[in-house]
Amino acid sequence: MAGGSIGSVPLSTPVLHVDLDQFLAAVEVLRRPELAGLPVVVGGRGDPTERAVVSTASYEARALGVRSGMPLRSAAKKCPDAVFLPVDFPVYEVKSALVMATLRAALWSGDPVDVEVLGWDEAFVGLRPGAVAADHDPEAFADQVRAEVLAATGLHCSVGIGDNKLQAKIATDFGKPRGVYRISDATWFAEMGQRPTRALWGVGAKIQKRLADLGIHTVEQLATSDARVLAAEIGPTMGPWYHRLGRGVDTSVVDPTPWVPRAHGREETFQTDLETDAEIEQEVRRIALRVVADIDAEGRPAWRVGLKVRDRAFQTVQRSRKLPEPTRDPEVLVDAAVALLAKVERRRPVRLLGVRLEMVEPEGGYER
DNA sequence: TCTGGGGTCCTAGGACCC
DNA sequence: TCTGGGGTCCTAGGACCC
Repeated sequence: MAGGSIGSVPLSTPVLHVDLDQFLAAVEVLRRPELAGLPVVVGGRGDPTERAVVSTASYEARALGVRSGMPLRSAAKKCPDAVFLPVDFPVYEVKSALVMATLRAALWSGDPVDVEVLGWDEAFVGLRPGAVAADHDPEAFADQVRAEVLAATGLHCSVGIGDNKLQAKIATDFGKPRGVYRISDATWFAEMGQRPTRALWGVGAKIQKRLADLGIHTVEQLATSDARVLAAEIGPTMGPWYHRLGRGVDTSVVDPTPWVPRAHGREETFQTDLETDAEIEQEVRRIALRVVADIDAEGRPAWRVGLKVRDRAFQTVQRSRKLPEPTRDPEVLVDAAVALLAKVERRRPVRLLGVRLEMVEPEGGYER
């Protein structure tokens, strides 16, 4: 366990966080080398006049102000000459799998590693339990990983090194692009102490504001705050967790167990708002059928159905219902989704509909 | 120029039972 | 007549992340 110790012998085993640089845009440039050096924006169906947002912008596009999550229309306004491309899931999945396989095959000073996949384009890499940290130079291994990923996939990545996953995850951003950066227990406060709490992985805009209302603005202030106050104000679980974040403490281990999804859902923002009940019901049926296909691929029945409705004014409500018994029957599931519409009071035309199916636990339960 | 889509986890309140 | 707690299940919503 990172940060632990036996007697006076430190057991801190460094962890790596590997994050591909501008992943989606980089994959597109690999396919079309003539795009290299141009502002490339990947998002939606690649049509900047549609309702959709930026998934990834190349560094050239970022230099012109384009950011992930920005509406494509805004991106086009900032950067009318950018190349807009549709999100091509299957291609990224293949590339991602190749990256992860490369990481899993990497040997750290001759020893195998554990890899915990965090998403398409990032993963933690750590020594297996029992390895002796002193025998394993993390900086050299980080350079090796960057070279091996580049050789196998043509993609560049950045690597963060930490005494735990939290530190490694944050360090990666300091190393971007194409770099390696290390944060340790010893350097945590020098690196992070004066930064806003928002710089922590797990603190978003809302929690930053709530902490600020308590007079806590910086990471150091969070670390030296009264954990009991945080527990009382934010919650018995989350309060102490934020306190640990502030101190750079994270005792979780790199978990190589394959991810098992709890649920599948699909949602869709319509290019034109839906006005009639008949239209809305028809779309719920269509979306629900797709989600049924998703859980069929998973091979587990659903025990809970959820519906999400967002109106023209961006008012969003969610309704859900536990089923009498788990089922994979499309008719039952689709009807259940449609029935939830009755629990939504509709005031305005509908902008988005979403259906979500929560699956029963796999045999043996979730391992993490 | 209005604000995507895929997820996870935590909290809080009401219903219901003892 | 008024007044208890505790525990669990269910649902809605909030917050975060990529």
